[in-house]
Amino acid sequence: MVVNIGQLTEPKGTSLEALSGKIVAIDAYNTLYQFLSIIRRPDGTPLQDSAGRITSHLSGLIYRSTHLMEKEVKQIFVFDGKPQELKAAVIKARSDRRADAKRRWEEAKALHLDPDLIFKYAQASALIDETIVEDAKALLTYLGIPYVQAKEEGEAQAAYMVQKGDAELVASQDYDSLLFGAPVMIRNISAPRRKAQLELVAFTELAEKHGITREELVDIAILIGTDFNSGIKGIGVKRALKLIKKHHTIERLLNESAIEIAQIENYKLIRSIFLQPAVNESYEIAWGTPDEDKVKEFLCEEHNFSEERVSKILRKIEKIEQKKIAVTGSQKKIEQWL
DNA sequence: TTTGCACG
DNA sequence: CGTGCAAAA
Repeated sequence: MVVNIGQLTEPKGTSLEALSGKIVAIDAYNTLYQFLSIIRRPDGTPLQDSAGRITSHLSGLIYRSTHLMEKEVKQIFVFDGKPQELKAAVIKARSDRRADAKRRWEEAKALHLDPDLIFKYAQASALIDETIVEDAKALLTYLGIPYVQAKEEGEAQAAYMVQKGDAELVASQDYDSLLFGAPVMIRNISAPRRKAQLELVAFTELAEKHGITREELVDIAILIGTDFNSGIKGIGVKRALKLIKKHHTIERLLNESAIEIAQIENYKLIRSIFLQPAVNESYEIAWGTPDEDKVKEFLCEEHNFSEERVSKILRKIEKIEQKKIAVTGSQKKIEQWL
């Protein structure tokens, strides 16, 4: 899904250059899922090492992260914690959908159906398991990029970190972080060669455009449907916006209109999940120096990446590090004169 | 300099 | 997805 409030946003085009020096809290699951679903061979098979372990996410992560490092974007990856109990239905539905897609993928392959269709089913069967998360965390550690473990929802944790001033924006393809209170978020954080434009969404712009508060936005989301409820049949963004602008809260909407309370299950609880999310408050963020030997060992020896490719990446990393040293060096010189 | 394509 | 290389413009 996740929450379909994208239509309410007024995204502004931006660039990686504009993010230079900024600290970005990146939705790790969102990112890994993208890599896992997209980085595949033409028949839909993900990239794998000689032991058959999936490496698509490692390829995506190493290239994107070093690219962002080069642009001096400071990354913090935020991983989901334990899911809300209310999310069980969505988790089950996604798991069923994946299983179904996997079956269709095998079928379509055996029948030599349209390659695009085969690829589509393969993509829909992408799954993030524990190994994938652990491998991603290991690579981030070797690259000196910090990550934070969320208590529950990653987007809630990322939003909290921006509110606290530990990061400046949330990066995700989903808009949930706005509901969790992120003041600014970006979408499509990818290399400039891709045509999708980097979008910056500021909560205040959305709020001013529609004349609504965050509380009202959350109620709108609940009417449409979230990961925690299925929403009301026949109500989409437009109607939900109109209804909440008129009645302001779900309570008043229920009193003043014909909508049955039974149709909005658990809305008070869901509201509190968005407005007072459980977060991990005791995280530490520190950027370290990349450990080139570890990166090489992990990617080449453990996961059979080509030495040539990895060496090229390491050379890029070295260049970035040298540039950093040069900058701090000249800063010290300036300090001496002051 | 931009665009398309194959590769991992 | 991000990259390198080749072709096109």
